[in-house]
Amino acid sequence: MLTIRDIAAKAGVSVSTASRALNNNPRISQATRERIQALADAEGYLPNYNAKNLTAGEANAVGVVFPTANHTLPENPFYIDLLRGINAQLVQRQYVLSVAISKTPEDLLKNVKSMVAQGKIKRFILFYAQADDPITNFLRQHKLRFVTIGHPADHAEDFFVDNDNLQAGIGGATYLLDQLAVKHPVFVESEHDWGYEQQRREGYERVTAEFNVEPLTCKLGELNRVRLFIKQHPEIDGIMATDDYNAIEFYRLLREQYDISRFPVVSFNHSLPDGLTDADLHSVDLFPEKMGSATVALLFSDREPLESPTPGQIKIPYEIK
Amino acid sequence: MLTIRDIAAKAGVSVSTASRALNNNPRISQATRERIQALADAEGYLPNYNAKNLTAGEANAVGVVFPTANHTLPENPFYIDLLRGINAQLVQRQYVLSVAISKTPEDLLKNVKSMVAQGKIKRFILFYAQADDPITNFLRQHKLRFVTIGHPADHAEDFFVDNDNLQAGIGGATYLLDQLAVKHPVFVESEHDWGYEQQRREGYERVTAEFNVEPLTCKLGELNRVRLFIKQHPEIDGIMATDDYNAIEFYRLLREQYDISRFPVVSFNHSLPDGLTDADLHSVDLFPEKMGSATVALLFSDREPLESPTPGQIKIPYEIK
DNA sequence: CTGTTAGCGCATTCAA
DNA sequence: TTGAATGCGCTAACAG
Repeated sequence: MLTIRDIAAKAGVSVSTASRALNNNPRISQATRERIQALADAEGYLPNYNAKNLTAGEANAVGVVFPTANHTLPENPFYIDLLRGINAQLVQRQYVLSVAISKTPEDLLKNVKSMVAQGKIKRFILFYAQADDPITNFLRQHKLRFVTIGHPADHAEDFFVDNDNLQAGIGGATYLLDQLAVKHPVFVESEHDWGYEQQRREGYERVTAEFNVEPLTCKLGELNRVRLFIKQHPEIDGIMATDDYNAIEFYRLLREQYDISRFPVVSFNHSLPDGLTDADLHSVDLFPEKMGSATVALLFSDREPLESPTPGQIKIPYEIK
Repeated sequence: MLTIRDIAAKAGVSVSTASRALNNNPRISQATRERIQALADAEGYLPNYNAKNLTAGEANAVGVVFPTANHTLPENPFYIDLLRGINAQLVQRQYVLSVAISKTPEDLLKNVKSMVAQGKIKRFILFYAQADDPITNFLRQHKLRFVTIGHPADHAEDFFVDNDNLQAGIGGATYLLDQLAVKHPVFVESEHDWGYEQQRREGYERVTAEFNVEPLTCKLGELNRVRLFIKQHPEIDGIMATDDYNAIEFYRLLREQYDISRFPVVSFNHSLPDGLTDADLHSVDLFPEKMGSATVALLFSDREPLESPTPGQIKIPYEIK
């Protein structure tokens, strides 16, 4: 294995000079810096992270924390895209993506603690934002840097990246009413009252007010209740759902009672293959990969100043497809 | 931070003795070993991975390689469960899970190379099995240990973990014909000819032969072709599909032409929430978490002998729910 | 601007 | 069985 000593020897300089050159330390002449970098490049020298981390007292790794099983389901496809966006940025910074994922909160906390204590990981990304969370409590307490995906429920000072769900709700509803010419759109949400659902609903309600149409919301759950709801609202001629699953489920129940075709639906976060429904499915794309990139930008904003207007948070725009 | 020197000092022994005690080195007395371990435990000592890795010349990390975007879609939910199973095992071994995920094969290879060269990672898990793959070529060439999820297309000597897709196909088909009393089951697969689909189909065909029913296969794809297929086969009274997506899509097309209810369907890998279809959906559970665990067992089988009958491969059983 | 020296935390050689 | 000394690869303090 090629070490920095080898490079120093071949360049005829001391090890510390080589180190300085390779790390762009200002205390070195432009000439030798370039000469040594070129040499290292030519020889294919690559630094040993473990050694670097040992001296730095900090690992070149970011811990990505997945939620425990209970609230994972609807988000799965999103996670993979997030990982892509995150890793693309980490690679550029010579960082590595380490995952913490466990079934119970206790195990998860252990996992994170070990990353901190043994692995010297000092930066984390959380794939959830939950009030009164042991992980975030731990990270805050140890003054470690972290960014959550989604708006933190408590602790307004936490850094986070989120979709601009209100705007996306407005955009989706406008598209439904304007482009798709729907007169009686129903807003369909899960039974979980997720924060993003509330924000998208708020957007929907603002638009219906503006268009002078009656807002109508259906929370999924017990099937017969939903069926009754549908029976009572035969006027419905379009759906805005908080995600593809909810869209498809509601549409299916609608089809039970009415024989419709090419029914306009706007949903978020296109996460399912086409072919699962014959609805006219449009989607508000929330750019999970961009979210991932933005997360990393925020995570390193102590080193690389950010041009975000609101320090500590980034909102990702949307696009309708 | 508490180091091994601190422990040695408090125990009144030298650093090397402390090191040996903590690593269960045989060259130490049972008594001092236990005494020092108890002390370290009480003091809350935790070793610094970077230092350990530096001396060991190898990182306590396993690289998990995701496929590039083109063949990711149908597997997403599966990946998360795999990660859970893998990480549970890694934590036990004091290992960390590092992810390589990129959009292009070139970037992915760079990612992996950096893990090897700079990160000193020597063990990998691949979330795919593909013939003529640059990543596996690289790993083989450098004699690094890796296990693939899924049967390797070439290189029969590679280690892998897979579902017992043939048996699962037999089990699913038997369930459909026997328990669900279906007389004319259709086998539905994607247009991709994945290896696991072929194996499940083989299972299906064996069972139909045994039950003396005509095997019937439909490959999804162009909608009107599938519609025609359905029209030509009004006898179909049950579906066996290679995954939930295919099951729901085919069932939807079937519903276009026939007004049926409580239609029996057997699928694999239950990956979608209920409520997306009104079919009577049964699922062959393939235990992705167990797969993850088994992968790690195989990855470390050089250190921890395995009781698997077939060295280098593990097949995960199934269960119908 | 560059070189010498020391040290990060740990495992391991060599002596005792 | 234990201890002292050395080195893993790299960075940084201190000299020059």
